[in-house]
Order: sequence, then C-alpha cells, then structure tokens
Amino acid sequence: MKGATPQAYVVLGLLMEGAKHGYEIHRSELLQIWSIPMSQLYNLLKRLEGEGMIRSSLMVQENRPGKRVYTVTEKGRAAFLEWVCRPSEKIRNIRMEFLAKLYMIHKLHLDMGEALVNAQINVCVKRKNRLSEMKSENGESFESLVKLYRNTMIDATIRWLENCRGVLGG
Amino acid sequence: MKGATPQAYVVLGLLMEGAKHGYEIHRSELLQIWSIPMSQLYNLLKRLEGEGMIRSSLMVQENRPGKRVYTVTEKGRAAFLEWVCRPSEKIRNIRMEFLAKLYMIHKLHLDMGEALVNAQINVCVKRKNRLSEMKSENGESFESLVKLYRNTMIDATIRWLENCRGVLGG
DNA sequence: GGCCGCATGTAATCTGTTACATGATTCT
DNA sequence: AGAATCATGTAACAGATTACATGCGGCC
Repeated sequence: MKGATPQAYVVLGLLMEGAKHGYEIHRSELLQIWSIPMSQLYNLLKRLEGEGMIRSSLMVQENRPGKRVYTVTEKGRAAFLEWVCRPSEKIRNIRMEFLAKLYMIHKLHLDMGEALVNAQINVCVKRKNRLSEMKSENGESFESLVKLYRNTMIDATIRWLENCRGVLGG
Repeated sequence: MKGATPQAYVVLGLLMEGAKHGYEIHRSELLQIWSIPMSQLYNLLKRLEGEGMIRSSLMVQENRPGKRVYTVTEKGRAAFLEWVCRPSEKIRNIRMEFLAKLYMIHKLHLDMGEALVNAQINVCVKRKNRLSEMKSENGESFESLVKLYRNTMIDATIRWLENCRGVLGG
C-alpha cells in the first residue's frame, strides 16, 4: 500500500461513509469517471482485504444472490487519513491524486482542505525554486524548451492551487 | 506496439542513428533522465525483438564478453516514423511523449518538427473547445475546480506549444 | 424472447519494477 | 586491493487491464 494508486484510497474513503458492496462502490462518481471495470474493482477489493484494509461479510438475501458487504478496518481508516492529508510530491500526479484527495475531503466533510492546498502549494514552490537554480545551458534549444515546459506547468499549477484556496477557504 | 510507452519508440529512434548494444543505448540522455534500470532495458529489447522491430547479432570480442548489437528493422523504422509525427491525443501524455518526440526529431535532424507542434496545438485547441461547451453545473464547487484545472493546464500547454513553434520555426 | 440492471467472481496477460547473478577490465 | 565502468542477462513479484464466465429479476 506504499505507492498505491488513488483508486485504492478512494475505495477506503467511500467505505468510511458506511458499509457498501462492490457494485455500489463501482457506481461512485469518481470510479465512473475513471471508468474502472467491475472485474478490476473486485480484484482491488480482494487485494485490500488481503492487506487488512477492509473486511467483508456475506449478506444472504432471499430471491437474490448474496451480497458481499465491505467495511473499512482501523488500519484502512488510518491509511486513508494519512494519504488524504499528504500533498503529492510529484507534480504530474496532481491531476489524479490531488484532485482525488480534494474530492474525498469534500465528500466526507473533512476539515483539512485548506491545509492540504497550502501544503501542495509549498511543494510546488520548492520545485519551482529548485528548477530556477539549475543553470540554463542556454546553447541547447531543446533543453531550454524542456525547462520552459516545466516552469509553465508549475506556474499554472500554483495559480490553480491559489484559486482552490480561494474557493475552499473563502 | 499499439499503446506502447515512449521508451520503446525512443529505443527504435536511437537505433536509427546506427547499430548499438544495450549498454550503449542505456547511456542515452533521455533514458538516463527517465532512469530506466539496465535490466528493464534488456527486457524491453527482448520484447522489441520478439515483435520484429529490431534484430540482434552477437559480436564476439577478444578478452571481453560478447556484445549483442541491435539494428532496427524496416517494421521498426516504420513504427517509429508513424509514432514520431503523430500528436498525443491525451494532454497528460505531452510531458513524456510529446517531449520525447521533439527530442528525437531534434536528435535525428528530422524535418517534421513544426508540423508536429502545429498538429499538437490543434489537438489542444479542440480539447479546449469541447471543454468550454460542457455546461458548467455551477452549483458544485468541486466540479468547477476540476473544470478550472483542466482549462488552466490546457491554456498553459497551448502557450508553451506556441513558444516551441517560435524556437523551432523561427 | 431479448436486453438491461443487479451482482459476483476467476483467469490470463502484460508491463513495470526490483532483486539477483555473473564476470572482465581499468582506474586510483 | 577496491571501486568504477563495461557488459549481459534471469527470476520473481506487484499491479493494471482484459477476457471470460455465471445467474436472477424485471421491463418492453
């Protein structure tokens, strides 16, 4: 569960709203957007159960096949909370990972939204400073394009994060 | 070879400069930046040979272990050229994929650089237009942050691409 | 009768990553 | 003598993706 994808944590977060079965989890907005096939979700659930993050129990229903209902364990809850308040170290992960964190914070009415945004801004500013410290080697046009790309993206990300702060904190 | 990672195509491109052995390929600037372990590269080379993209022959050396020298096949050359002139459909791939294409075009002194940049700008502008056509559902603050994120990133990307055009074409 | 929604899974494959294993030469 | 560079590979594992397989109930 060290470098796991956001999906795993989102599943844990969804289960923090209450017990759910696989099909129900799959209908969640985020997982729909990421268009994860059912079978992949069932694989993920099996893995999470193997890691002790969630527990399942079979609910027998009349006239229907049994549902396997999942609940999050203490370990899973801790892993989720640790994940959700930590900013992404890799800027390229912001798209999936950071947005997923914001989404979960929003959905579960948690109160670390502003702190997370600020922490993420810090990460980006540090990255930006490290970038500008690198000497430019101006002769190579390709090198300078790469550097310009990174700078452009980091600036845009920071601007967007500041906007987030406005929306969440205002 | 349909959805292959840029690494595979970069290897093909490097071999278009001339025959190389694994260790030599690994020292290439781009693969160093991506910090691909040797063993992974050897796995990749085996896969590419299995797909008929490259061919290898063993060169016996005195006093040293033999080198396995790779050459690109016609099929590999075609796959590379088809890849290198096509813009990335997914904006998030621009970082790795598009930059790799620019790098290879630069390194091999190919002449489709400007056309590629223009094609990529077209893709981005289309994406931007599709985004602004989506109705905003303004009530949800989270939804609007996601939309703002996409818009910010696309705008930044387009600005950077226009800069590329200036550098390459001017 | 056929399709859709509900509901669950197994199996295979691909790919990326890490760890392991080997061995010569050259530089300090 | 020990470290770095040259040089090659196999094996194992984790995770993502796809394909395959099943079955009921209700609607049109």
